[in-house]
Amino acid sequence: MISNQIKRLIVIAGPTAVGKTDFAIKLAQYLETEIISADSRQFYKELNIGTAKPSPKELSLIKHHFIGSHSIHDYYNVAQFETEVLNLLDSLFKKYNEVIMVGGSGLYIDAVCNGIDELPDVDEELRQELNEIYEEEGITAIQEKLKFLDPEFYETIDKSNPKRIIRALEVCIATGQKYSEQRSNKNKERSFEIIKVGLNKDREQLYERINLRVDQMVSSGLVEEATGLFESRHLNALNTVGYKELFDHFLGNITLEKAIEKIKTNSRRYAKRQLTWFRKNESYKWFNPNELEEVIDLIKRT
RNA sequence: GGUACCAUAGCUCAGUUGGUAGAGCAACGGACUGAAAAUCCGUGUGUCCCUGGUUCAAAUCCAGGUGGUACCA
Repeated sequence: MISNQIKRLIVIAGPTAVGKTDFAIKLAQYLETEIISADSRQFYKELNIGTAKPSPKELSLIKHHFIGSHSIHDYYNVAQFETEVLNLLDSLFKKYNEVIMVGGSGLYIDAVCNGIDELPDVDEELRQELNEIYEEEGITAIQEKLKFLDPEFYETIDKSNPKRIIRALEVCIATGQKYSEQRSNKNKERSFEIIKVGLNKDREQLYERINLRVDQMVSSGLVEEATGLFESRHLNALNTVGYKELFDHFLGNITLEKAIEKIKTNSRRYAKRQLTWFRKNESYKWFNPNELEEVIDLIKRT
């Protein structure tokens, strides 16, 4: 009976600190289902306070996936996430008609919803080589390389963004083909339907919540957590708001007070970037986090 | 109560011999397919405290008021 029904993925997205975790748990309780986290920092088992992971109590209420599922020492990327989530959904949809995916990492959500092109993973050595060229010879050096290897892509790319340029170069060099020719610009077919819910609040209220939450993180021991991770600060997983500012303080560059202030500022900016990402996607229906009933209505009607 | 100094963007402040204003931070808008809490691009948002005066023209000079700070009583 259950297996004949249409399967649906309910995506809950929105800026940091808007109240996604709590909302998703309530919705999961109503739908009697499980939650997949789409948060590129909550994957890491070593990061807890600074990533605002659901609490042990919250985790005991509803089964969560991709919370603390990986280590900061392991390489991880969006494509792996897409594969792992699709596999997981296969099994979850055998038990449930609806599954919830909640998170703030737009790229990761899109990879699950629309798919991502099959391109080679990063070759660490090649990336390092290109980074060295960038650091030693400047952005012009890598711009010129890309202009030569993939002029079409070079024309459309953000030319002052070194990470974009280096990624495109990696693909061109690793495959011997142009990056632009390997991108399909097509969404992959999914065997399930997707309902996208965006959560947002008044900007002023959101910022108050962000500021308050940072203070709470500090009282819960964020500084101590960061101290324990100081030796790992070079890892990509720790290029993260809440940690990098404290590392800067440990290095003696800024006061603790200043570091905390910067965590707040950087969190606000992160929230803004998240909103930019989600807003341009017209398939999101927007709600205030206190509108659980309205979202349930939407799910029933759709 | 008296004297001095100050009042310009959300904040801290610049502003020349009078020609309706600009820096840092904050903020705002955007881009983004294997680093994405990353990375990158763009944008001054103003009753120059108020009222009156001088002047072709006032943030700027003058008078008064209001608010603040310091010192003296």
